Amino acid sequence: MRLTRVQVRRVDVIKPVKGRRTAVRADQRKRSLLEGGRIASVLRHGKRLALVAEDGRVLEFGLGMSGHLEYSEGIRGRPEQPHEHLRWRLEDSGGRARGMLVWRDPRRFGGVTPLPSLGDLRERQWSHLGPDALEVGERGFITRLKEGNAPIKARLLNQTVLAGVGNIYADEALFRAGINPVRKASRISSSRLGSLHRAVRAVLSEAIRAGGSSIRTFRDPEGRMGGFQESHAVYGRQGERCGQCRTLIRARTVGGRTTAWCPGCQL
DNA sequence: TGACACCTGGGT
DNA sequence: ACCCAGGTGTCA
Repeated sequence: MRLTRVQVRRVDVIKPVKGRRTAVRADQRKRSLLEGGRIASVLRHGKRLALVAEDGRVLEFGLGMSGHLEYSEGIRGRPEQPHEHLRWRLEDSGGRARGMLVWRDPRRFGGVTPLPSLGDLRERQWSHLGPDALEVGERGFITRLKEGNAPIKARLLNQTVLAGVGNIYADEALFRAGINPVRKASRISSSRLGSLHRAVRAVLSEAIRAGGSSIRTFRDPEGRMGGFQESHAVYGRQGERCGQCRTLIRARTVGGRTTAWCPGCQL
């Protein structure tokens, strides 16, 4: 399958490589968006994706909060929906249409960055990211979180410490591990941070299995919303009683983000 | 280290 | 009609 006929609906979703000021030149744009290329592999690290073409070109996707790729099969065009910023046609080797690939991002907090090679992706674009939250071992997790003296919640959200945990899952993991979000990470015992490591992995994999938490408007290609929000124990439940101890769930700002926790369960 | 900007649509 | 959430880059 080959990516062809890229349509750019909004140029400003194309972002420059980290550290640079200007995005690709207009005359290079379509080529940089992998036009004419075949996908050799798909990578993910934390909240970022990358498509690697057979010829080495790379296209990186920062998902932000609503960015996603939609793939649709079929030779007929795809009805255009709101906020489709980039569209590719997929062709088989005979040049026949086989479907569409679409970058859609209603909130536009995400972005797409073309890179000349995998080396540039790893050394420039992703070099500042911590290890992926689902891949880091317990040792590495504990060591990295303990550095500095920020609240544990802020450490979890910091993508240079650990890549892939966002606000919802940070709150849910801290609840499961019984850790108060404002506690200094450096002062939490390694065994409790070990519980947090297991909680992060459990929360993320359960959420993935359930199809995500979904911002209220998100629907998958079949029109379903993610099912994980029904399992939120604390996130968005401030003012309700904790399902475990009946204490009132509270909320405040930690690390610049709304944070919900149960004062009864999280010490 | 933190506040602010970016953007949209759902909730009020 | 207004407020707010989310992730991350930028500035003080």
